Amino acid sequence: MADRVIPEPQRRRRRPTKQGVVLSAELIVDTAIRLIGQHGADALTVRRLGAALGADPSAVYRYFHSTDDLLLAVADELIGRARQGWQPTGDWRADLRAMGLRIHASYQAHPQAALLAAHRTTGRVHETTAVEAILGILRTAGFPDREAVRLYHAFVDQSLGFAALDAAALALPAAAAAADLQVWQASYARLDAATHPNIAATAELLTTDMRRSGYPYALDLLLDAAEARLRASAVEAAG
Amino acid sequence: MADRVIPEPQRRRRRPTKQGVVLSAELIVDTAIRLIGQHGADALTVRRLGAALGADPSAVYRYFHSTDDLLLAVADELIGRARQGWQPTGDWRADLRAMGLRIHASYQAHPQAALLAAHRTTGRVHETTAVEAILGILRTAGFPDREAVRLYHAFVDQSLGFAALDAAALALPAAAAAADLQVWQASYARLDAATHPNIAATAELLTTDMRRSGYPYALDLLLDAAEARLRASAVEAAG
DNA sequence: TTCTGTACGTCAACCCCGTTGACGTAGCCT
DNA sequence: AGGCTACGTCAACGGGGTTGACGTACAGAA
Repeated sequence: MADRVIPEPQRRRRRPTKQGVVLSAELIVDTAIRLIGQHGADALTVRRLGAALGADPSAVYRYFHSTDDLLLAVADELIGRARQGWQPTGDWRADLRAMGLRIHASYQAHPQAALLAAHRTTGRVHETTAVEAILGILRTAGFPDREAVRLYHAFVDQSLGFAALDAAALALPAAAAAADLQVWQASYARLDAATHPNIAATAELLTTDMRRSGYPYALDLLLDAAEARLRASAVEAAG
Repeated sequence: MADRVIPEPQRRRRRPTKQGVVLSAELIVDTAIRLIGQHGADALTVRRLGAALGADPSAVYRYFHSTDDLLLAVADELIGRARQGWQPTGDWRADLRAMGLRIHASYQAHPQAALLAAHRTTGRVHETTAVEAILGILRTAGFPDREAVRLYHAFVDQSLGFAALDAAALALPAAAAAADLQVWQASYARLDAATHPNIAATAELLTTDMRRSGYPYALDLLLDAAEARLRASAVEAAG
């Protein structure tokens, strides 16, 4: 079959559905995010999306090639929301840190969507803009291109990896989440000091620490290491 | 319906299938892992599993409550395989690095299962053993308890986060995976230098670097930062 | 203003999936 | 030898993504 999809900017005819809704790619993405947020990740099916939109399910295929295509659009939208209102300060470390925390926070706001979207490369507007910004921060800071690219890669994947992991915890059904917490308090806190001395010695610290996200600390470690490498390469260049 | 599943140790009757195969939970798990490994992530469906076993698909439900139940069994089996043969050297940094790479590698070998397993806290033998080992490495190295716990948390979540992220990429349907690669080569490589100068300047480095996992580099950064903090706290303690 | 081409919403159908109730046979225990 | 039942099989259900065909109502041309 020929391509059903017409690029958004070229659309001219806006024909309402039987139920009077005027569709658009934007409306479909927003509805998808809302659907996932309200009824969980499993709720995102083309048929349900159609029902939520007030349109025939197959109408979605006039705007997206497949559900995967739609997912990419959702992912890109989340990146875009993370960048809303962000301004660089010129301090590379502060800027990078702020951007990482923003990305993480944006995904935490939509855990179910994050689970599906965090690991995709979209190649769309919001993503490329973010990539350009991060690379700009690193190169302006003085990282050589090779190092800047490696750092960019580590920074982005670490942010998304933690985002997905933390999102998964948030997206768990209440019962399962309680069970997870229970594991730390019941199982780990009661391990025998003879067989598990290190866990026993740190049990209290562990149970409190595991309740929070490890991302901010991990991010600081990454920035620490990056700063050390930047200083080293500066010394080398000077000497 | 009453429970179809009878716990493995209580099984007595072993009735061969039409095709002469004698089923067992173990055989089903092994076949599932083989199926994933040989034919990709999509290959693991109950119907295909039945075909691969030489049995009716529904026979699987005599051994597992659901596909999720089966996948947990698969995940458990993988953890068991992954921990085989590891020995600490006494060099904390080398040990931590080796363990991280091992965890990552074992998940990459079975991406589909990794996706489901990476974010669950099981509290079972293999998991507690690993936690104990990592904490032991850090505390023996000289990290104070509070720092050791934070580092443990960051280390584990970084490993699992990258593992899940990289596994997700491998677990993608072939078409989606190809699309992801395409994005870097087609989309990013052709961005205008005027609007995206930093991407344009590093396009070649980017496309080659994004093909690999960012984990080893990110892990080294984390270890760098940890080592620096350890040295700082030693100096402080001495002075 | 009328005409015309076609964009796009709709419908129906296809094949895949996981899962389950019913059934009968073959294997174990007495 | 006989009976009980575990368990492999079958058929069916509901739901999924996707697509070919169709017609209508909209946009742009005259």
